[in-house]
Amino acid sequence: MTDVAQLAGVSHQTVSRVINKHPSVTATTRTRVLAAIEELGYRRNSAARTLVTGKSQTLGVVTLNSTLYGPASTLYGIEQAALESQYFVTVASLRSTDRPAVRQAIGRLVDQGVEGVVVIAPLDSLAQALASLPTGLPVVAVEGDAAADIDVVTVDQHAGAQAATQHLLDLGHATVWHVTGPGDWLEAQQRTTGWRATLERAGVEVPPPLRGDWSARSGYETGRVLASMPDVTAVFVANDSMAVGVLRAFHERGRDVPGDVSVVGFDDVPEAAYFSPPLTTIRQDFGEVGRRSLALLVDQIESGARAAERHVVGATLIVRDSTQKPPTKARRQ
Amino acid sequence: MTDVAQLAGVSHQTVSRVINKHPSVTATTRTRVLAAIEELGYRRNSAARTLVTGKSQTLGVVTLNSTLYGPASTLYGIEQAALESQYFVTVASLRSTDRPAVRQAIGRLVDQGVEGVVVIAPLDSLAQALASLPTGLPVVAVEGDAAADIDVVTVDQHAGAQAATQHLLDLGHATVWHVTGPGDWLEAQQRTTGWRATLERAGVEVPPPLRGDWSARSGYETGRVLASMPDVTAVFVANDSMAVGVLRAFHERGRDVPGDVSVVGFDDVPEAAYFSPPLTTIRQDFGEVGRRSLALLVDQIESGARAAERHVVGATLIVRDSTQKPPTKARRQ
DNA sequence: GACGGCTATGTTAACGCTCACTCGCGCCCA
DNA sequence: TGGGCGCGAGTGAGCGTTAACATAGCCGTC
Repeated sequence: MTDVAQLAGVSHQTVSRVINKHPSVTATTRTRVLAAIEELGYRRNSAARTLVTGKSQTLGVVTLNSTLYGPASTLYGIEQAALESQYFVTVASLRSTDRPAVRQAIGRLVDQGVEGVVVIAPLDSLAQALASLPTGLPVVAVEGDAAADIDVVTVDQHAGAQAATQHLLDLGHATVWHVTGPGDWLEAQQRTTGWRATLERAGVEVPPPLRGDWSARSGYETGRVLASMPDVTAVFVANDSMAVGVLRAFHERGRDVPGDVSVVGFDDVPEAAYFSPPLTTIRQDFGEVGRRSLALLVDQIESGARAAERHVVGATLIVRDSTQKPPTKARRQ
Repeated sequence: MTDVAQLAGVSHQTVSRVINKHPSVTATTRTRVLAAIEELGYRRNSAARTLVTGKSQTLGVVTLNSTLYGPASTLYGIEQAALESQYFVTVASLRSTDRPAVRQAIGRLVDQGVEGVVVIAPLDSLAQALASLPTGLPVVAVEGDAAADIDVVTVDQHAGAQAATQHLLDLGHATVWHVTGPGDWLEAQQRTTGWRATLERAGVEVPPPLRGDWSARSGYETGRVLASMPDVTAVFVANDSMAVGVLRAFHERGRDVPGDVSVVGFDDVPEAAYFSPPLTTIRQDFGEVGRRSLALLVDQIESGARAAERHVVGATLIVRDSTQKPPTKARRQ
């Protein structure tokens, strides 16, 4: 920077003013400085800038497993939005899901100087961990629990599960079975409660939910159990990956979907429309989740205060071929 | 830090020594300093540290679309490895795929102070862009072109494609059709050349490849074309997502897989074992790709020199139910 | 024509940390 | 017993930038 100043014949402060687009610089000096910058290939040192301003222009994202469709898509949405807002994004994956792990991950990010953190915290344990976070650090939780005084952006899992279940009931199914996600995932819990509430409101028997772990394998295993039960005509599976496994299990057992059994998934992964059969599912707008999270975080950073609001992004039922009326022999069984 | 020094009754330099685990500190003073740090909740300012050391402990990852299975998994692998190597990872997604976009993304990362960059650059255009990068910046390309003097970590696409094609030939298929990925993706190109080379070496007719874009939709569309051609008995699809679409198209047209047509995918996504039918595919170890990339990058940073080596990670054929001998009527047609 | 106020630029002092020295003390060996 | 050596600890400088203040020149106004 001193070199640039010398070459342009001005003081380093004038160079700084040019870089920061300060208005009080003559057009001629500005061009002179810019030319010098260009000639020397000068790039401002962000560490020094951060040191003196206290602003790192960096946000942190804590995520559990960025390989899953949901977190990956959310991360992508956040990153896209951050780019527009002139922020950098540094990611910190969690090794384990307990409280100290989250604190440590956030601690790492804070040490590195992030101005705020988005925590993709779909586990109830993580939601609790957020409650005990140092105040003053801007934080937004994605799919977290609203208990803490923290901004939360979440998809309307309950409504999604309800739409899925109601869709099956409306088709005439006596009841709807359910394959859940891992018990400590909030999304899994909410989808399950949405499913249960819908059944109860319809005055229909609530079958015991079968537990999966989001993987296609677990869907397959629970699907085999369901396939062996002849009175199962409708299944709401808590995500599309498990639904793949469920479809497979039914197919192997010769139970036709949707002829014998209807299946609804959750997520609407890009492949869902091409499963066999094309999967009726609930679409989540992860890009919107990412954008909203980032907008909230930037608001917090700029205003210095947490709003502690809950922002809900809608979930939409996408009807495809995996659902239809129950087989006649099964109706009003 | 001054406060900590005061509280512990030492100089700021001694505090610095404690933090950096310098050996020349008495156990008693160390504990005193640590107690003071604890009491004041002191955290070292990384910007100041970066300013004076010139090391930011941060690496950049440039990626095209972190939603796709491959890039997402690679990113995850890199992040996991970075955690162990005590580095932070900041990501920069590309908006477009042209040269200036890459330069800009890398420029952003450099401005922010990254010590090195991993570019997940599966496009030939990006590979070229890397060639014109400022030397001195440690760079590793994932799935890039080895033309530039840059370290490259890549999956053995050619061998994978060959294994897939040969597997189908070995089963007795007269030839193997191919659904490729986008023409500007190196992986797509390499899989296509691997496929073609295998057919040619076998002295078998090489059908025109059909172009997809990695999406299940495009697989479905090309699948419909293939399904209408009765002499197609074997298809090598360049990724699993498209394979889903292809399977769907065959199913709709009543062409049984694997009875009438065998299909091989590429990637081995976690769901592949549960498609209908379970998909024979080529497994890529993206975690290994991420780890290797990071190790190479760290080496460059520490040694200060590019090795310009090409590291190839293997690809493994996973045989499942989507492939079998061709229907008898089709053999030696 | 003097003075207030505005504009363009320069000067100085941090920001929080590490590095290169310096210093004092105890210990070993000649 | 003295000189040197090594170890624990302190002092001062400087990393590159911006903020705050200082300065000089210019314009307009009464």
